[in-house]
Amino acid sequence: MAGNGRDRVDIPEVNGQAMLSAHEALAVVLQIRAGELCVLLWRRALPPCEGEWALPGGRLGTEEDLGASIRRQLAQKVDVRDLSHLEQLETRSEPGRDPQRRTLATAYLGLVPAHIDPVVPDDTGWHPTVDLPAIAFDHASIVRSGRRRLRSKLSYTNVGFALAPPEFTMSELSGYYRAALGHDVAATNLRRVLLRRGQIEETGHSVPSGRSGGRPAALFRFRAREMEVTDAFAVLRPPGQA
Amino acid sequence: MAGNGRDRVDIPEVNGQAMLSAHEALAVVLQIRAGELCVLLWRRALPPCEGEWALPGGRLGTEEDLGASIRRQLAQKVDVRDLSHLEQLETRSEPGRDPQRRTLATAYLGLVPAHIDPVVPDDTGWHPTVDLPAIAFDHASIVRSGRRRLRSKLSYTNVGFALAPPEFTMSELSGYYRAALGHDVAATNLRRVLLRRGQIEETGHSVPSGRSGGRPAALFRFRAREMEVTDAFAVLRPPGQA
DNA sequence: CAGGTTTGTGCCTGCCAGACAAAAACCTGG
DNA sequence: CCAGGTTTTTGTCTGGCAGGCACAAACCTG
Repeated sequence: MAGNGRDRVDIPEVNGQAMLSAHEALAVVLQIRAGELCVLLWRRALPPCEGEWALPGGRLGTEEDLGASIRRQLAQKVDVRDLSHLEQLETRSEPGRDPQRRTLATAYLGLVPAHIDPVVPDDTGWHPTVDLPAIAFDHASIVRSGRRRLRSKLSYTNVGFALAPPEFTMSELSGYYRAALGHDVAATNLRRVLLRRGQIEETGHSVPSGRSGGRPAALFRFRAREMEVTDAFAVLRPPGQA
Repeated sequence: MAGNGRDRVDIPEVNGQAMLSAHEALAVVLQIRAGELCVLLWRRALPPCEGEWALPGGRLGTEEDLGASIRRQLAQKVDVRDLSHLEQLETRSEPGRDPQRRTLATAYLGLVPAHIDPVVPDDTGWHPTVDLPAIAFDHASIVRSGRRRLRSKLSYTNVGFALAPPEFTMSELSGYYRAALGHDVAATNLRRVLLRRGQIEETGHSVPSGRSGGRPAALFRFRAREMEVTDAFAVLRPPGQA
């Protein structure tokens, strides 16, 4: 416990190489498809876990950071331009998580708006997050972690913009929220909440409402296309801001 | 973009070793000291950045995960049993963040309750987060990131337990909140909010209030010593839970 | 016991979100 | 063209929560 200023040499290291480890970037790419929140999975072609479903991603390159790496690797699965949002999730480091070699993985959360249907390779597909197939490594728990992050952020940020197309009716939007949150969301309340928060605004246009008539729906858009935090839920505000 | 099932081999790698990188765990350890939110910094004894202040931490060992690693390394700075909370913050991976070699760093947020004064080595000290000294690498921005995380979580979780001693008066507690949040927090409101949320409860004891008389203050304690999320701010609740 | 100090309680206001009902706007079929 | 059905929009009501403030309670000192 005495500080001799040379603490770093105390760290166990078998040899110079033993301190090095493989590092990969993974992505939980989520999209609302047919009213369900789906995740992009890739069928592994190489061992370990050959043939099993896994999150897209792979080794970090020598001259890129993790964000650039996952964008590059996702480009092999979906058009990167389709990603409306990307944020770091967490880093998994359990020594046994990859049975073959020590591998650290930094997971990202990526979102694709609902109106896009990206071209994906044959070995890649979308799977509803309720009712996931068997998934390799610890990737299933990473998917749940990503879904949890999305669900919380839908409450206190404007991430909704990343799930919705540029213009949408309130019925459509409440459908996206319902799919992502896993429970009903009343369009009328959602409208008032998001309007008051200044997250969405009317475009002025409207569309005839569906098959069986009904009042035409007004079109809305998100005012920002970057994530912003709603302060409405910053309790314990500074005084004078009740 | 065609899926040939062998995507991983596309990843640039100079040679087998180039894909490997050094990985370290860092910790932003925060504590309220003398009414100020302080961070634990360590004066580096080795290059690069010899003699500069930096976050405590170091290389990941071969058989430990990041959480175990940062706990082990913090044991050289503060008694690990003093840590009331520890959570992963984020992973930094910019290629140039360490001028000497490619190093990834996963930062953790650690908290020490206010009543403890851990023994720290000579090369280690507490610094107010307002008015930080010059700090090596990207560690200054990591400190700000940790402080931001603490501030948000004080609003929608019970992390307060990790800043406060086992028993405290409301005046003391509002002092901790004020120091952490950076603005005044009225003890009377804090009391009502935390009581309603069920985060704190009265112990039944009380202490005579300070030097110049005054009504004796009731003692409170946090009901839980693990982090729990307040649902009071889950907007967009499931229906039937207004 | 009077005055000062600190803590605790009660009340008020304002804001926000969920539920519900009524109005508006449109379509289809007779 | 009108009646009935459908969907969206608007408005109202209610309940909960948080911040501000005033007053009461409890204690100390001189």
